Amino acid sequence: MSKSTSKPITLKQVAAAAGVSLSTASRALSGKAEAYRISSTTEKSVRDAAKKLQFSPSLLARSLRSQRTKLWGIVLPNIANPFFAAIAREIALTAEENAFSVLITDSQENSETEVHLVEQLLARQIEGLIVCPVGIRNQHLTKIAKQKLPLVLVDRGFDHKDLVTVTSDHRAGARAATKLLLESGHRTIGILQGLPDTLPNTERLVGVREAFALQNIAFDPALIAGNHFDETSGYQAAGKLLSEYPEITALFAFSNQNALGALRAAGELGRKIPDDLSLIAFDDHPFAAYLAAPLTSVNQDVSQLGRVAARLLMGQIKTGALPEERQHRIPVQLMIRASIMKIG
Amino acid sequence: MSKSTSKPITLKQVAAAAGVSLSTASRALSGKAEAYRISSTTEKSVRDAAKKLQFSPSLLARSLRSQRTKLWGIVLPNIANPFFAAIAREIALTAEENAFSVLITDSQENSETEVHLVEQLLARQIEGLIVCPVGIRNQHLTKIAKQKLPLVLVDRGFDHKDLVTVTSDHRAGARAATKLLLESGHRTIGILQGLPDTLPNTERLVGVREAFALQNIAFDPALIAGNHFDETSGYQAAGKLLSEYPEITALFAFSNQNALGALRAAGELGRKIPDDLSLIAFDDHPFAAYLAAPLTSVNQDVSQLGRVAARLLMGQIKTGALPEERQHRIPVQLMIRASIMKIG
DNA sequence: TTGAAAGCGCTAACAG
DNA sequence: CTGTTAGCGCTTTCAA
Repeated sequence: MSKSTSKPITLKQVAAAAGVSLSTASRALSGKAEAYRISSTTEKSVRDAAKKLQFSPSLLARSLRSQRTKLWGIVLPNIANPFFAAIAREIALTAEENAFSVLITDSQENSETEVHLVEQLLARQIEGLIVCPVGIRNQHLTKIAKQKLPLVLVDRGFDHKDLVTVTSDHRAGARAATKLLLESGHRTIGILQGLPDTLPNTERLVGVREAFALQNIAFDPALIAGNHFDETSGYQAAGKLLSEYPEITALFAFSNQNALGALRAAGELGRKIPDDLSLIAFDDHPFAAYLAAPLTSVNQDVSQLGRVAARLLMGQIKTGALPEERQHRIPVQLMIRASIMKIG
Repeated sequence: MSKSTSKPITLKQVAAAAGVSLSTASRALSGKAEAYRISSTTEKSVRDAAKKLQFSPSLLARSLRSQRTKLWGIVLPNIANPFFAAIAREIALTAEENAFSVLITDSQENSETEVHLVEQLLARQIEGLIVCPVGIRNQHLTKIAKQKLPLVLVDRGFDHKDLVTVTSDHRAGARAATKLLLESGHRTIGILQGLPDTLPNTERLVGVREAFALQNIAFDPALIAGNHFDETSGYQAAGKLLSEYPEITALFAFSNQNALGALRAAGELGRKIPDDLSLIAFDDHPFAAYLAAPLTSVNQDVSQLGRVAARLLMGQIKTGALPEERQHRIPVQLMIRASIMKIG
């Protein structure tokens, strides 16, 4: 005698059980008893019936009727990347607090997929969208902003006056990191960059140049290598740079994955850190302190990134207007450990 | 002249534009033209109208009507934990391939929150649910299974004949790790356990005992400490064990977070790894190989965990029946590096 | 080959 | 204080 796929209880059944009309039942259960001056007897009987039948209203039907889905959409380049995962978490928690649910999708670092996912999410009538753009295309995003759908961009933004964006202060971070290297006496510094032409990468490059300029030291762009934020790119770029320019004394990796690759390449080339090579990386990591050479790094406040984004989205939904500030910069923090050696 | 929140185009408008009825429009666009023998002229005019108006059907309305939401729900104890994030990713990708969307939620390692989130998801008429249970309560899960809603448990399962579960082979992994320690001459081995009474923890403990029994060596349960899978627990447990039983020569951490804590505690107590203390951990990590003492570990195939779970869910949805096998065990892999020293 | 109409489950305007 | 009715946007009988 196994109970099979019993259809969920509907409001209609609750109303019938309580001996009232559909609308009364609806009102009693959605806290509008007061407003409609429903007798407390009636209200109670409806509530009791609902409890007895284990009624759970169909959010689907409610959404269709009210045109409010209480749904957010998120598009991330890679959910498994701890950086994006941390962002997703803060958003999910903020959503839960506000009785929203979150559709999380993975664009696999692919712009076309991103466009497709955004469409998919729109078809589900989401009330707000947060995307960490891959960074290649952006018309689909400006279009959404134009349609007044609350939208927040995180990490990789665009310079567009109607796009609300929250990113780390990449420029200041890179400037500080480079300054540290320069002050430690390094002059030939290899840059392991990430995905070119994305905002974080571009701004970090700017920061690097600024630091050089500030000290009146010439910067050689030939010392930039790499094309992604992943381990492979770091490995290849470090290998290339270290072979072609053995005079390099320090490496600045634009992500901890890049740093990992650099570590591997340096190991293979027999260069010990920090003795034979200094290393600094963007993105801190719990393990960074326990590495053979505890890694000095620029720490992004990832949780803050997510939290601010979620709040900006919630704000837009509540007020129906864009926030005053469009570009939000979250400060970064230099974590000085032992992977940099003073020279010269 | 800024375009304001223009309401989305409905099928009705498309039908009107194409000069056909609502039903014809619906049929033409949902690939049922053949079945209904709609003239290709009509079909084309509908498609053209839809394209011109940029029509995107409301999945909400479609879901309500068809009673199929194409929605999955996921509940994770902590989205930001790379382990769960990796699982989430595989599920999301599988979902995307099958035109499903995924509602991802975070229970914050809290059973009551988990119960609440599951209810919330059910109210959204999800077609399938994957949960990594906190592990304390389970009635809400057996109830769901009884209602025949496709459900898959990942990582922390329960021994229940109707619950489809996929976990790593914790027992074999712990057995192998312990065996390695024993064969390296260690006899006094401290166990840094995770959350007690969860399936992974319990099974790992069983594996440890089995390894001891196999070699006819007595195991002292007093050498077990810890109460969580996090860094703090590892730190405290390691500190306690190492102080109370200085004769300990090796530590087996039940998670990489626990291992991190152990690393910190060992450092503070002046015990170098591997010279003064051997260490092995459950859960591999990209950085593990680059630690001061490259960490030997038991590697779970997390992607596989997620992928198998997603497939099992998809299978249930398609067939409408539970899979033959209820308990799925994913093999683990021993990554031997340099954190264990041979002694005795 | 196409259209009219019912209805998924809910909310809200209108009517007592 | 409560009920009747319309309708959110779509799919799918039933009818022609």
